[in-house]
Amino acid sequence: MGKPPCCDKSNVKRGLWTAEEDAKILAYVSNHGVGNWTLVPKKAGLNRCGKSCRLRWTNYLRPDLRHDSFTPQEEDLIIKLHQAIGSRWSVIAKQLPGRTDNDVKNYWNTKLRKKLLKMGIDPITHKPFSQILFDYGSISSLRTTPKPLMGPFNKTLTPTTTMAKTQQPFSSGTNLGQQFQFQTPKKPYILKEQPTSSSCSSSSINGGETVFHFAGSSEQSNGIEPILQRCEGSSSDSSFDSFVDALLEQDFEIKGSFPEILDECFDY
DNA sequence: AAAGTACTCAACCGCAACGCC
DNA sequence: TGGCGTTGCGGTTGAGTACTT
Repeated sequence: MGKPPCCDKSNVKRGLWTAEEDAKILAYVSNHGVGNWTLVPKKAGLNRCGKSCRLRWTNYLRPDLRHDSFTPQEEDLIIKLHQAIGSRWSVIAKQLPGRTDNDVKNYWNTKLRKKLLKMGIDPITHKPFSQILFDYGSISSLRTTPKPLMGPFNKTLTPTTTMAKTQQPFSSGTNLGQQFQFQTPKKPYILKEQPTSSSCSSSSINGGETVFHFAGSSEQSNGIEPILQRCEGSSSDSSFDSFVDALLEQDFEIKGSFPEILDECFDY
């Protein structure tokens, strides 16, 4: 038997919220606070699923949310954080006051991903496509035995006949983008802890608890150039016996680098 | 002006984690 | 310790809007 639905979908309203429904949620939260969303529809007089109410509150109605467009600084930060930790939108959103994970995710998918593609940068690995192809060529030439590509930093190029609708990574001069899609693990890179030297630009995020440190100058390549130090080099002198070993090592290093943010994210 | 296409983003879905009993 | 309800999260969908032909 499957998991029962969170509510009876046939009896609850779905789709866009009306101003009246918003007002009910706001009134309820201002009177009772946030908690136990499954009871909210009944208590607030809404014919909605509790989950839907929670989503409406967290993504739209919360008073601390910003509804203006993303600033260039926020853009830059999203790109950097995505490069560092991948598509963990909630973690990224926590570094952007007033933004939700949904906001960040949508902005990435509609704007930033395309922006990187236009610049010839793979939005998954944040590497220039030319480098990816070069790396792949190097890896292929090194593979004397038909060993499967494994490990957190490897990329698998899979011949495919169809690219995602908007994925046209090669801006000019090649049609390789139509021949391959890039498949990478969700956590492709390891961040190295940045010494608090002049070579590091400290991105003050959130005015608060957690601050990411980025290496290099923010001026380079419009700030889009991969800036974070990666561990590809550092792991090259230790041969991993297995994918799991590599993940565990990665986990250890990330935890050391960003204990406040990532502490709960890498338990395998 | 109308039709077709592309884009945006709010909302939904399903799964995993969490917390309580 | 396992069951169950709730919450959090990332991926996906689709209605509304903007743009192009």
